[in-house]
Amino acid sequence: MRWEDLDQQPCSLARTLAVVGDRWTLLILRDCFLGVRRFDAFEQRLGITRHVLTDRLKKLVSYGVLYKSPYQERPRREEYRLSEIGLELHPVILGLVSWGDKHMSDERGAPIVHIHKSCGQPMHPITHCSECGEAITAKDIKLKVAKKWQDELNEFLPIKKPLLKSLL
Amino acid sequence: MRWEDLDQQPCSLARTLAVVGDRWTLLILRDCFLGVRRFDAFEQRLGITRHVLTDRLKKLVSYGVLYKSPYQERPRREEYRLSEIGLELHPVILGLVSWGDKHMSDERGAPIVHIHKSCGQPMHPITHCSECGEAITAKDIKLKVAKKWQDELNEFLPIKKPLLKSLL
DNA sequence: AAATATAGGTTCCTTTTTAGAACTTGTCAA
DNA sequence: TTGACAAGTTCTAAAAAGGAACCTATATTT
Repeated sequence: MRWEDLDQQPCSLARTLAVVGDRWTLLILRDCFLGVRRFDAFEQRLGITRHVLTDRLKKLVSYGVLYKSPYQERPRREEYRLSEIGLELHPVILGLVSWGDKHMSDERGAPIVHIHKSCGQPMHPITHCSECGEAITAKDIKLKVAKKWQDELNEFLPIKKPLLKSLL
Repeated sequence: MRWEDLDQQPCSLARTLAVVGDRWTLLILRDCFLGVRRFDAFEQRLGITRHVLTDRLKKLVSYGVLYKSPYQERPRREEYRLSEIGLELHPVILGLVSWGDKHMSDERGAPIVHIHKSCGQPMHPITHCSECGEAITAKDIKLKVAKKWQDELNEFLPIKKPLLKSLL
């Protein structure tokens, strides 16, 4: 499978990875959520090569995750900002950070604390069901192939019966 | 910044990316959550080269995300299964899938539907605050640098005052 | 007994990506 | 006139990934 084919796969995860599926892209997005907006700021903070930074920013803009906003004319300068679509990646970033806080940090714990403005507490994210509001884990979910996708999925990514049952 | 340095960065996101920060690793984990366990099954479903698959499985085992479990002696064969730590990546996978369902799919919608076993409904994940239980978005969170990390963060990844305020 | 199949790799060589440094462009300030 | 700044582009070298063939231990088929 090639990079270019990823966003055509019959799988939403693969298609999302076509946009954010490399480490630089996710680190760029982390910085976006920290308020970083300018080419040279990304470059200095990340230690990324200009070549790759240009490429990733272009890709993020082309998928509508970031948009360019002029902050100066003559010479024209533009900064990169999170769109609404980009802001919706926040749960993903938060999930990755939270996992790292728990499983990858040393005795000092989380480097950055997330404060929930409305309750004022340091929080970590909990995933809930959109329908009943209950908190969920992997074991509370079963999967079903959507009818409209059945043929395509069976051809390219067949999924056996037991599905998530086999995790338990 | 090198791959090898990532898991030493003063940032939980960077450290998590040291484990899952490339597209193949996340696709392997997707298949794990679908119940795939064996080397050749991963290979066939993903179209990944054996070389890379070997490398990624080794890395996931070394970080404790997967563990090897013998399913046959003579010849000894082992399968790869999600550990408790690996299962805790479910919110991340679910977040990526949900974003793709919403922003990357065609008119047919989501290829795979997630059913919440206890309420029986097709669901998508909502991120809630662990402390007060309210649903949150990017704009409901502000960030604070943990005291113990202040010096290290200021040296390597200085964070300006406005933080998330600037997203709004 | 010999040939073939299977699972899970490893080796070798080629192509693609990334790193690292230097160069470019338009404008302003000293 | 020279230098600085932001946001790139271009060049070469190094690292990673792709692709195909080979390896090992055992079981099955001919």
